[in-house]
Amino acid sequence: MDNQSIAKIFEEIGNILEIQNQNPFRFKAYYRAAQTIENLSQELSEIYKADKDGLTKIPGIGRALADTIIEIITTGKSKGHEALVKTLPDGFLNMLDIRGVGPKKVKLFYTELAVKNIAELKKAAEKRLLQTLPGMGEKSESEILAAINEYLSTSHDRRLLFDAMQQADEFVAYIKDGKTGNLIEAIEPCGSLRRRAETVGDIDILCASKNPGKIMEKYVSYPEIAKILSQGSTKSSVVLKSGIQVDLRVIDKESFGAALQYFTGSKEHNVRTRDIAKRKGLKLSEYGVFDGDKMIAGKTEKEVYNAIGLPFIPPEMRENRGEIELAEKLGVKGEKNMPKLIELKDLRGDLHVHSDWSDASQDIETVAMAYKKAGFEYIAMTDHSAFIGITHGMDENRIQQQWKEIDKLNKKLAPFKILKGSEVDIHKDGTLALPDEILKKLDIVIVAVHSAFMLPEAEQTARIIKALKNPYVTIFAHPSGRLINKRPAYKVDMDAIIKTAIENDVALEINSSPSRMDLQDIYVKRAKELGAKFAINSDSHHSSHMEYLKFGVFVARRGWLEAKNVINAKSL
DNA sequence: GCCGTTTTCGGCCCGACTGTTTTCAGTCG
Ligand SMILES: Nc1nc2c(ncn2[C@H]2C[C@H](O)[C@@H](COP(=O)(O)OP(=O)(O)OP(=O)(O)O)O2)c(=O)[nH]1
Ligand SMILES: [Mg+2]
Ligand SMILES: [Mg+2]
Ligand SMILES: [Zn+2]
Repeated sequence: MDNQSIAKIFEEIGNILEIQNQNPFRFKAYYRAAQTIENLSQELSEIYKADKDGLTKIPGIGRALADTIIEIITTGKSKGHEALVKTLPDGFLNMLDIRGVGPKKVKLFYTELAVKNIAELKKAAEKRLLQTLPGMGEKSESEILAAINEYLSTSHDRRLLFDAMQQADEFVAYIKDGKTGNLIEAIEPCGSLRRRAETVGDIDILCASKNPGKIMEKYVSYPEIAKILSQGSTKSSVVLKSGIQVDLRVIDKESFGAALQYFTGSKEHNVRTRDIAKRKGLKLSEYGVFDGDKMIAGKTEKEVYNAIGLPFIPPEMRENRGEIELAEKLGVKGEKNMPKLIELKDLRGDLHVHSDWSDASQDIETVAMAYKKAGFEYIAMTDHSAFIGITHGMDENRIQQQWKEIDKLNKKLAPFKILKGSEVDIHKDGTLALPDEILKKLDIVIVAVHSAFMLPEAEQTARIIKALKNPYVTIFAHPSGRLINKRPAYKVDMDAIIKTAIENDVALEINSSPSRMDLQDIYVKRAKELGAKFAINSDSHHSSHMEYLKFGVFVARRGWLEAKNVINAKSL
């Protein structure tokens, strides 16, 4: 049983305990564990196998939850979970996904109207039965019906960071435009978008202004709006025609730092920081840090962190994945010892670039000139090796022809350098699509999986490990193979692959393509801890794709990488 | 259910908006 399935079980237990109106701290413990497990970089089964007491060392997992995990690992299920699930009809918990419907309401609908799932809830709303219930009325009933219809007609996928950032930019441009522009003292997208998570659930925008009323007015007349969910004096929420929700918070300039800290999250990070403040006899909210009635910080984020005894923590690290412990250990004075996260300007080259020699549209010179002009020092030309499914894959002859072309261009473009490379397929049996005689003459040998995604975990892992052991391999590209919202990662023992890469001096790629962002942040962080090195590559099939590199840098920062961990942050 | 540089017991983040309410519960951020 993998981590995601175990996390789901804990989430369900939490939901059911909450519906049963149990102790809030008890069901929150299940939610917290689910969240932690979802973001773990090692499989629970492996952690347990390596150390029988390993599970309880995970924060938020104590004796009881560890025993449940062990039961699931060894028997494939949890009796306690199954007993709880049996108390409710199939599909019951899905009702919680309807906006405005929570644990109290599903319980009410079930006990009073025997409503068992979303379809029955819809029927009950259409028959005007909901408004007869205590605490319900016409308005809340029609809101629920509208939310159900929206739920049934739209996708529930989280958005790619790339798409969300574009929509956020468009919205910010709109709100800054015209007369309201002068009323805006600061504006910043927050939430998961500011933390640069690979997908985001909604767009959260923070705005500083002395005139929130005017801002809100302009906000709710944004032409892209499909529905206004709520509109207050400091906070409003809407759904855009594109289906994404936008939350806008308007706050006084004096509180902007505290509000940034709040609205950037993550929620788990906020709970921790607020708890720290509380232990120090202070209170932290989006309005500031307070000592009794006295506001002692709030204008900037740094001020807020320092006021509660912590160094500034970069947004990408705020996931409660160890940054709080590190920050507490270092203290305000230790700020210089926080990781100096890599930045886009640290990148000197791009080690994964395609041309019209294989499946891209531009010739080598055009691509190289574009990189040179953008200030890069080098690229590696890594067209695909010949392989089924790849258009114009390169055989040994064409590779050698390409070298002549590269030599010619290197004379012309010096000191800019084009490295000779290839993106070599890993065959199903772990052998490579090009012979060693060619590989050893290449500057950069990227290997990657482009076929047989469905192999069983052990076989897939062995296949990749065999490839990484080839002495000429330099980079393992897009290590998980997932395409966000399109194709799941193939099944592998990622820890074993990371260790093999380290032993064989192979860099792990952080592929910057917005729908890949692969290796994922959690594994980047784990691999860094184990001592891996990385390459942040665009995998560009057009020179304009060099823009993608910033998404690779986002992933790297979320994995706490510094420039020294990244091979293409070095000059040749 | 978890956890410990105030604690092994008694805490567990803090606030906005809505609808239905005559003072606030529920949901959400
Ligand atoms: N203190 C506190 N802050 C919260 C809570 N829920 C949300 N926030 C803050 C932190 C979040 O990053 C921010 C925006 O909320 P969202 O629900 O949009 O979450 P976020 O953007 O992190 O993730 P998302 O991709 O939207 O699912 O609001 C909470 O329960 N307590
Ligand atoms: Mg959000
Ligand atoms: Mg939000
Ligand atoms: Zn490629």
